[in-house]
Amino acid sequence: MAPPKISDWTKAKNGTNANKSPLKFDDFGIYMRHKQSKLVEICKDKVDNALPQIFKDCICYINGYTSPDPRELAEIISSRGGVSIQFLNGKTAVTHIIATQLTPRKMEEFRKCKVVKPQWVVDSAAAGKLLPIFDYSIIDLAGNNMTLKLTKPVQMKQPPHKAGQDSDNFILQFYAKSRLHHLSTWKSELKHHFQSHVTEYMTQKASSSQKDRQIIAHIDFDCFFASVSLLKFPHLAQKPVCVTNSTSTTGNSSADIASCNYIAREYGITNGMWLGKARQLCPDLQCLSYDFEAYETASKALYDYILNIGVDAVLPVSVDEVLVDISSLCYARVNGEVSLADAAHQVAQEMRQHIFESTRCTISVGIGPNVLCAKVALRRAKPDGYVVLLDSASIDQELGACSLKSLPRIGPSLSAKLSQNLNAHTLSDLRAYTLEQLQKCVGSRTGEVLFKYCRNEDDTDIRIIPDRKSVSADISWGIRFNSLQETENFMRSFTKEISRRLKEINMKGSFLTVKLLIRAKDAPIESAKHLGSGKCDSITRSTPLYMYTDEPDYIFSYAWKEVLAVNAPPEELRGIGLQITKLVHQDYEDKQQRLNFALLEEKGKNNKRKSGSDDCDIPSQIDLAVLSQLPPSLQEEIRKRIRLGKVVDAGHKEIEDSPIQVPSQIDPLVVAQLPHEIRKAIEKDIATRGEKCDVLPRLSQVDQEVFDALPEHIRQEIMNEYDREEKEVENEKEMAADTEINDEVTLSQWTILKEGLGENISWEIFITLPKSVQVQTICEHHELKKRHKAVGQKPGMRDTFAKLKGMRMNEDDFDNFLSGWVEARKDIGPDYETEKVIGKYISDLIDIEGNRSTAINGVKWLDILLKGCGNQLWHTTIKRLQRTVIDKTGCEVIF
DNA sequence: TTAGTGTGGTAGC
DNA sequence: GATCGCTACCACACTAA
Repeated sequence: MAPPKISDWTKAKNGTNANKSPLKFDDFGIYMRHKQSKLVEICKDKVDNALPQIFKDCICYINGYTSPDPRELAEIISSRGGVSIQFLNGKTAVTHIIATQLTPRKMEEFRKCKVVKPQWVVDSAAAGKLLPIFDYSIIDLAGNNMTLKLTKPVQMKQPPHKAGQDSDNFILQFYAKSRLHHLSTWKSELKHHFQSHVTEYMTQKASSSQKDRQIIAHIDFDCFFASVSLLKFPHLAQKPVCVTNSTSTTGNSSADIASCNYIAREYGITNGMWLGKARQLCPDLQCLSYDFEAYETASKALYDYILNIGVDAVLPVSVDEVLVDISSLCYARVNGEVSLADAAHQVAQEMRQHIFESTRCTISVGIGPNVLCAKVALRRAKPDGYVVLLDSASIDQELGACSLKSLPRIGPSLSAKLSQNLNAHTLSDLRAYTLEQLQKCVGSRTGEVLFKYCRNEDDTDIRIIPDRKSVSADISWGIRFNSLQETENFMRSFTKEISRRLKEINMKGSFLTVKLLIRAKDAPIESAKHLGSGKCDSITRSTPLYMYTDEPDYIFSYAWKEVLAVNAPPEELRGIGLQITKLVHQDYEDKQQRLNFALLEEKGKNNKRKSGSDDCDIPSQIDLAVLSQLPPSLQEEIRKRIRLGKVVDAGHKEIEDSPIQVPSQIDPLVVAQLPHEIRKAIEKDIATRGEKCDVLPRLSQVDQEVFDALPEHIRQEIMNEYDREEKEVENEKEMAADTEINDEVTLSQWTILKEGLGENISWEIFITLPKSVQVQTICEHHELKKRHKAVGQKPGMRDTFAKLKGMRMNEDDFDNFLSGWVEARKDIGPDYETEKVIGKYISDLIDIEGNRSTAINGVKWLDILLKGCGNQLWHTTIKRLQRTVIDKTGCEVIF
């Protein structure tokens, strides 16, 4: 970018000038623009052509107190062709900022500008040319500032105050400034980065890493954020300093302190403390902004170094903290004169020295035979030191004296429990207890860990970095919604965010957990922290997604359903979290693409699957692209069937342990609608697994009612597919399939059967019944179905109708009822009697049961069912029902 | 027992 | 002006069958 030219600037300003209008009393912005353009005019008047025009390309902003004073400086600048301004409006492109000193805040603000001392102006004028600014700069130019072009940093668009207003922007801004978000994502990224590295490394070094002679170093920057942020303000190094988001200079701020230097800590200030409280403890506290880029640079320096010295394993703990196996490094130095401890000392010193040289920040190092000891040693080493704990006597002593709170995995809750129940405060206190006693107090796993801690043992293996198991996003700041619509908007943006994160790491997930923070009954409406969550009740709900996905809309549909199901008033929401689990890599998913419901056709009914045998795994997903092209009703049908079929996660280890595989089948309609080539590919795929499988189902397996509901062109396509195949299958005992069981009951048949019987029989049980009983059951079902058809109702409709009147339905029942109603009367139109009952039911759901979601979803479902229906009566009915919901909920924009 | 689900705790600055 | 209270993972309690 070329530096701004004064001519451009004056042009722009003149443009503004041309629009000069009478000022309103309070229009400060316009006032400033007038004032500035006026200044330019004055500057032009002051040009002295007898003087060299050395400042002709300069726009200088004179900040605060200067010597010579601003007026005099302005005089020097303007007489030599430059422009000096005394106000910044955020849009002006200044080339130089003239200042004697800057507050930390301004320093940060002007980080990317040329900030020079007034003497530069004076000296340049005297020299008759612009002097290099190096000797006059008041910002450390050793960094990369010089490479950056100048202009005042563009003012960020102010983020919306709250999440409900402009969700996309809010989420973006929120995460850009959240330190905890950065910490977490850095950690994940580093882990991911080192995962591959470690694997590679470990195969090379397999022999050198015997656990019994392991030496672990725990390395950590001292007050990382504060140290790094301070690099740009060396004059503050001896003052109490903290890093915070807050821009307030006084008052009782509720901004968190991310990090503070050791001088500030002497006042009792700690990380996470609110700025207001910290100021009470130390009124002289200096605040610095976050500098995430600089943190990354320092972090990279640390990790680069670690990788280059030949360590045996690396486990990132955080952006500034790492566990390394330095066994080989140490043992290589041991000889007649150098003991193992000596070697460890040398390594620690070298590390500290090198990192300080490359980052100008200090690190501390703790060294021990395992992670526990290294951590304890590190705690002793801080700040700016190192401790080696390798002989058992000193380990015993150090560990014994350790407060429980300072040990890994023991936080406030656990230490309180140990203190209250066992009166234990240090590890030596804990040594008095048996394994059973500890387990009884804190649970079996934690009890075992503590028991080992007492004996200086720690199983943590830093060579193992497991695969990512979940991807989540949480926001519990700024969440203030005024309506369900705002909540929905936010959820849409939020699912986009989680989808983005999945895509970023090339993964898809098949299980969703939604977490809602709802203001606790006894919490005030407004939390003590500005826009914070305050005290909340947390509610989590989870649901399978029935396929591996990273699609925002698809995830949204399930997430939103869960949110509605919680039925919390939008105004009471204080936090929202989404988590996707059961992940697979996209690469894996690609191989398994397309077709997919768990089509694990079990050959022997009671055959347990051989543990660990993959050869009969058939992918359990369906391509979203295919699914999304189907009519909504069919999509829903498919999802319901998958739900019934209990999709088995083919990529997941659990499958190996699962004792019973739920038998299910490819949904015939879905298969039939797949493009020919894909179906062929699937057939081939299945064939290579040694299974006999007709991918195109027998026509008899196709649910005729669903088929009839399909649009004409899709039906035609399906029929073409059948034509293309051998036609004998088509005619093979169509009727027989209805009355007898040839092989096994398919899931499609089962779905209908179950619905017809209206009973709670599980597939697993049914399949174990003697064949004769199965046949009898199915025959009974068909009888039942015929009778119901005679009265023009779907099986189960009467019962459901009775339930509807008696308010005893769940959401699925209600949806099924609506489906049945539509199916029975799609062409002739709705009967008013039923509409009345439904209207009453909806009203009562909302009024009496407070269950908005079932009511809303029901009407939405009805709308979906009748998409494309030509009968106007139905649409009037939908409108009436929608109006009922709107009136009852008070939300105008639900539909 | 076992599996599934919801909740809570911990770590980093 | 405010303010950006995240994220991954583990362990445990509870429930249903």
